[in-house]
Amino acid sequence: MGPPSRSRGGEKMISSIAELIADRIGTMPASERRAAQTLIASYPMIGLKTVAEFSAAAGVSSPTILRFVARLGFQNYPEFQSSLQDELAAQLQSPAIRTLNPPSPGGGTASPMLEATLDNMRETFRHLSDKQLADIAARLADRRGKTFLIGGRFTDPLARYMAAHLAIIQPDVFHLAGQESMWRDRLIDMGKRDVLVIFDIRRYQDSLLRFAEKAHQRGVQIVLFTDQWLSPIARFARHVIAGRTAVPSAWDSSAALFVVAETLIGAVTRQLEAEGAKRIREMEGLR
Amino acid sequence: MGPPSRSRGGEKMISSIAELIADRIGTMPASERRAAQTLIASYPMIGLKTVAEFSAAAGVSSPTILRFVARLGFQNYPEFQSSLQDELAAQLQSPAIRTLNPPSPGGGTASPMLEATLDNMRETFRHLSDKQLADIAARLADRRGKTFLIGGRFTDPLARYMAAHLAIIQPDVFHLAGQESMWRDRLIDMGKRDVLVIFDIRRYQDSLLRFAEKAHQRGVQIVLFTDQWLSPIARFARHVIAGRTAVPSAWDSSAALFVVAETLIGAVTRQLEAEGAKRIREMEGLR
DNA sequence: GGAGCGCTGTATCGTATGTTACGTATTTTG
DNA sequence: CAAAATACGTAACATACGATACAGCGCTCC
Repeated sequence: MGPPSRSRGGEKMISSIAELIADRIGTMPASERRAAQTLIASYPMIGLKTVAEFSAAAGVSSPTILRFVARLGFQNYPEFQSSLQDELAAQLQSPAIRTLNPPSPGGGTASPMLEATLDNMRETFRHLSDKQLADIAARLADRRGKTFLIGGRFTDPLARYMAAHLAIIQPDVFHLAGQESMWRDRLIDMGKRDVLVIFDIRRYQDSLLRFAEKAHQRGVQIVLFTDQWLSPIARFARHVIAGRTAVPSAWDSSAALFVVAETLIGAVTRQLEAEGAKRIREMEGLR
Repeated sequence: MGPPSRSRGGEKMISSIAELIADRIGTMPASERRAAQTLIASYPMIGLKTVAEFSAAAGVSSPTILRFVARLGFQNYPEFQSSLQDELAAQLQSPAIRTLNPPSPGGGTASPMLEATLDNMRETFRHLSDKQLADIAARLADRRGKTFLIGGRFTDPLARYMAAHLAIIQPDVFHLAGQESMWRDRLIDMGKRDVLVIFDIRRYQDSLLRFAEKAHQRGVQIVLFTDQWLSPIARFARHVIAGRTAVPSAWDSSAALFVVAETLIGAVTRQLEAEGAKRIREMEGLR
């Protein structure tokens, strides 16, 4: 149906392919969604390469990539690439109104660490559509299922942080801690209506991958927080959040993912306002 | 003759294909120069299209385009295109000319949550001098004493996050978890040379205050991460980091404190470079 | 002014790339 | 639970693309 002709009269205003994808990613089959996520993660560069490279990066076959671009409304792959190029050209020409973030006025501290972190956040959110966030929030707010959270060596605190908040506004929120063998046993509690939130940035942990695969096989919906190179778990994830992690430090930064987590916490809370408020009041009463 | 390998030792520093062209355009024949000029005119978009389109735009033949890219030192046309793409990708990542997601029409931003968070960070760092950060980092890097970390209900994950990193680059780093009675017993291990890092934002927890007071009495140096209203623990703290927490959400944001923590982790790591690097290598070896 | 050299375009070739058809696996529906 | 529909990948296919050989032309230098 919808051709890529943008900005039609009564329709939604779509001004970039990224938005187009965000708009239709919900209607896509699993493999095409992986293609979409891969493209968004390193937008738009992967789309400028060959179909073979694109498909390899996404871990799907070439025809899937072609079906993906077809679903976006393009007649063929070259037409899709041209569109991406036009978009890029427009971006490069734009006057680059960079009034934001004053370049350290009055000889400010100019901490490169802070600057990099701020950029990471903007970049992370640039690749993250409001719709995608809303979808994930809706999923997390769905009270018919349970919510499990787990993280890797350095990211497990993020899982804890998120769990600490979510557990207050709704029941059935569990943070998976401790040994790998401990999580395993929890698998038996997980089913199709449940959500598993995984934090995994490189160096990606095999234990998490194994766990994610098993959960996926049980039909659990996986929400993955990872870095821009995408943990292999992305293969099993229903939703992928790719945060930027590069900072001038010996370590990678999880700050962008942290902010996304906070944003989601806020969105879920708003969604559960009615029940949530009551719950919170009750809890306060129990102090 | 010069290959496209950039930034060679004794040679001129060439960091982009545009510079490479400017450098060699003088040695080119007429037709190739037209190709060069055409590319520069709409840099780099034309170079991403096919040879045929490029040649048509420049008004020369296809072989001339190929000779042109060959003269720049590329083996073939695809290699030339890849180089352009890499350059573009780097430009898009760098904070140079980034157009934000939707150009925030009418000042209304897409994600007020993100904007508030970014503001919090700038504001937090504005009130935080480099010297203060350096002092704290030096204290944490001092290997004569032990480091303990603890947090409140929502901030304990931050303590964990920091502990996870610090524990790798130096020994004697302990995260205090579990019940209050558990920490108590650790007090006996703490002395004047030790550091206690506490995370406490409102609503401030009495248990933490009591613990901080006792530690203070034993001469422990306290580093306090709190919000702008300052936890009562500030009274006993040697160093206080006041992060902004206000966001349009039902919850307060700990993101600014998180970034300060990451900054400190980076600073401590740099300080312990020598020992740290060795430790990290050893640990990698133990895998 | 003639011979040699370099620059450029035309025409042809091989191949990498996008495309399509089809069979299997998976999910959905009655 | 059966049957239909959808999704996905393998493999064969056609084309369009980059690469190359070659001939014509202009220019320079004896």
